[in-house]
Amino acid sequence: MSFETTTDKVTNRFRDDELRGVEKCIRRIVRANDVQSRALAKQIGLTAPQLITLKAIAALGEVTTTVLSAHIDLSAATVITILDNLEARQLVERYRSRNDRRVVHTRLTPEGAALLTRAPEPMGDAFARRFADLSPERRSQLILALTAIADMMAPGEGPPKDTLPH
Amino acid sequence: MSFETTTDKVTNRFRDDELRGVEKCIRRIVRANDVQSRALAKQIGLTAPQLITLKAIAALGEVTTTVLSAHIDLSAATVITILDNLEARQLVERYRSRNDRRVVHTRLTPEGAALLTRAPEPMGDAFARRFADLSPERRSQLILALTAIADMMAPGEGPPKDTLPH
DNA sequence: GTATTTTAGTTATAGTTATAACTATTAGAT
DNA sequence: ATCTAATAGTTATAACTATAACTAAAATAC
Repeated sequence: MSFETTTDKVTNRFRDDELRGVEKCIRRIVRANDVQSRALAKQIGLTAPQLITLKAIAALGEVTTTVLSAHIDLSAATVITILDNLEARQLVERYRSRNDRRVVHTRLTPEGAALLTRAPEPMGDAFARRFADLSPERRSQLILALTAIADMMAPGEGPPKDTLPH
Repeated sequence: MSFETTTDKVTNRFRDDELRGVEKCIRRIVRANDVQSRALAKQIGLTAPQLITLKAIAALGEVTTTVLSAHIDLSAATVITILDNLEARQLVERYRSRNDRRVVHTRLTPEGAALLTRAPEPMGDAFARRFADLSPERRSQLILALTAIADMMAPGEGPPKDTLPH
């Protein structure tokens, strides 16, 4: 039934092992992410996604839910859950646009801005330190590799697109 | 108050941008992972962690919960939730060890084994194809990079340890 | 040999997340 | 002008996950 040569089989097995290796790394990364987020929540009362959202709002200014969602790579529904939470703690404010009453803008409150000044890194200060200690070449190498993996896992949502209006 | 030179500031800003880039990749990866897992659940009725667990049991034979937990990088509590689910569907069986009645072994049922023969890749067949299409050099480059990131994010649980009994 | 500590597993709990279904509003077509 | 389609946001739902507290069993100390 199979017309594979021995070499094919060996090659396939290698590739399979490699795929298992990738899977394992991804699961370690996902879990580390989760654990770090919980540690962050204990430390400052915000989980990683919450902190990332707050930082994104600080960076983007008065921002709509959809734009925010695209920027931080969370579904709109998730962003709303997070914003509900942040608003309840008065770290952000929301209001409907007067031009288009479907859209909702979010902005930082003074409390939110103040919290950001004393917030640690979302991925953890330890990770940030380790990463900063790498050589510039190594850092960009890792970022390129991560980006390539992310692009392969979530195609289409990847880079800024090379087929934009020209 | 600050004794940073202009060059320091520029360097720090670069590093900060890089860190944001890493964060963004990680979030894209985590989300793609989640989305893929849900797609898998629709396709074969098992989420990615469930399928990975099943595959690990197939690979390891009769395996204890703790060993399984370490192998697939999920907390023991999570593994138990998954095993409860798989056992309820009769894909695996569990039984207590006779030697040590604390430990519980898990093994595949024929149904579980049968399901595995027609199961797709946990990370998605599309990803597996894209990855397999890369050059061998590129593949190992990416794996090395992912491993490095995982090690930085979850230190101590990393590689097999170079300080084992010699 | 009994008491303490360690180990394996389990349960309870609380939080994050995405999908799907829904509402409200605006833009577009005829 | 009205009817349809698209867009922004929201809500309901269901699943996964880790931590913490707990039980049971075995190993170790004295």
